[in-house]
Amino acid sequence: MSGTGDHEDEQLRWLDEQEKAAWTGLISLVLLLPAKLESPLRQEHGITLFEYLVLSQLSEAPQRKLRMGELAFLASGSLSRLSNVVKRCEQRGWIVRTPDPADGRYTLAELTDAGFDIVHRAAPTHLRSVRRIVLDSLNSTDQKALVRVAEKLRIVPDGLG
Amino acid sequence: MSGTGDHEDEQLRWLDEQEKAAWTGLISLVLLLPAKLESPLRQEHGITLFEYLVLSQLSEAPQRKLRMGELAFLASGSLSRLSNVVKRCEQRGWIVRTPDPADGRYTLAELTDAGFDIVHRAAPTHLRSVRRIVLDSLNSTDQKALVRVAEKLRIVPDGLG
DNA sequence: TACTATCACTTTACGCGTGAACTCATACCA
DNA sequence: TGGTATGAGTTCACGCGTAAAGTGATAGTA
Repeated sequence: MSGTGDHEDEQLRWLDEQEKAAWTGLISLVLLLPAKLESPLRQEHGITLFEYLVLSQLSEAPQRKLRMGELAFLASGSLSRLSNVVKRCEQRGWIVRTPDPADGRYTLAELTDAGFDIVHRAAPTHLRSVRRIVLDSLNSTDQKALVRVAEKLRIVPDGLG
Repeated sequence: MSGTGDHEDEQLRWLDEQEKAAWTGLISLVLLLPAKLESPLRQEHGITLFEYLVLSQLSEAPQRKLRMGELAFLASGSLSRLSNVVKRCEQRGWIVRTPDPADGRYTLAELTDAGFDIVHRAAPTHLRSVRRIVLDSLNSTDQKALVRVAEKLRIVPDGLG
C-alpha cells in the first residue's frame, strides 16, 4: 500500500513561509509566556503560576473540592506534577487531602480558608498580568482565534484524556 | 489625577466570557505544548526542545555562528539558560565557543560538524511533531491569526529586548 | 473466596531553569 | 592616564518537573 508512504512524505514536507511564521510565533509564545506570567505572582505572593492555577480552580469548584485527576486536567498539568504541588500546598496549610468516601481510589483535594485567602489576595495580581501581558494587546477577533486554535489542538495532560 | 485610578480599575475588571475562554485556551496551550513537542526529540535523539532550537538556529546562521545574545533571542530563552545549554552542548562536542575577535565582550557560539549532524538527524522527528501536533489541525486563517497574535504580544527573553 | 487486572494516585532520583552574584572587556569621562 | 559605568556572558545554589517504579483500593473472574 502506498498510503503510508505518502503520509510520511506529507509529514516531512518542509514548512512554507506562513507555516514557519506560525510555528515560530507559537514557539516563542509557549516558551516565554509562562515566565512572564509567573514573575509577579512569585514576587508579590511567593507562589508559582501553576500553584495559582491549582488554588484558583479549587476555589471555583463546588465545596472547593476536586478529585486530583480532574484538578490536574483543569490546571493543565500531569498528575505527578499536581501531586507534588498539592503536597507543598498542604504543608503550607492551603489544601487538605482526603480519600474520596465514595471510592477509595480517588483523592479529594480541598481548599482551606487559608488557601482561599491567598487566592483572593493573588487574584488581582494575576488579573493585572493577564490583561497587561496578553489581553490588552488583542482585539475580539484575535481572542476568538485563540479560542479556536486551542480547541483545535485540544492538548491534554500526560496520562489523562 | 484620576487617570491612574481609572487605569487600575480597568486592569482589575473581571474577565468576560470570551476573555476567559481566550485566556484558558492560551494557558493550557503554553503549559502543555512544550512537553508534547519535546518528548519525541528526547526519545529518539536524547535532546531537549530548547537544545534543538539552539542547534537549529545555529545551523541556519551565516557560517553556523552567532553571538550568545542573538542566539538567546532567536531560541526564545534567557542568556542564563542559553549559557548552561551551550556548555552542555560544548561538552558533547556539538558547539564551540570563542570570544568575538571584533569585540571581546561578545561570545560566538559555532556549530561543529557533529552538531550539524545531530540537527540534521533530529529535524525530521521535529518536523513530524510540529505537523502532527500543531499544523495539521490548523487552516490558513488559524495560522495567520497565530502569527498576528505572536506579533502583537511580542514577548522577549529576560534581559534582552 | 482468592487471584489478577486496572486505576488513581504517590514517591524518588535526576536533570534542568532561575535569579543573584560574579567576571571580564570596552566605553566614557575627567 | 586612571576611574567609573555599562554591558555580555558565566556560575552557583536552590527549587521545581519528569519519568519510572511503587502503593493501595476496587473491579472482574473463576
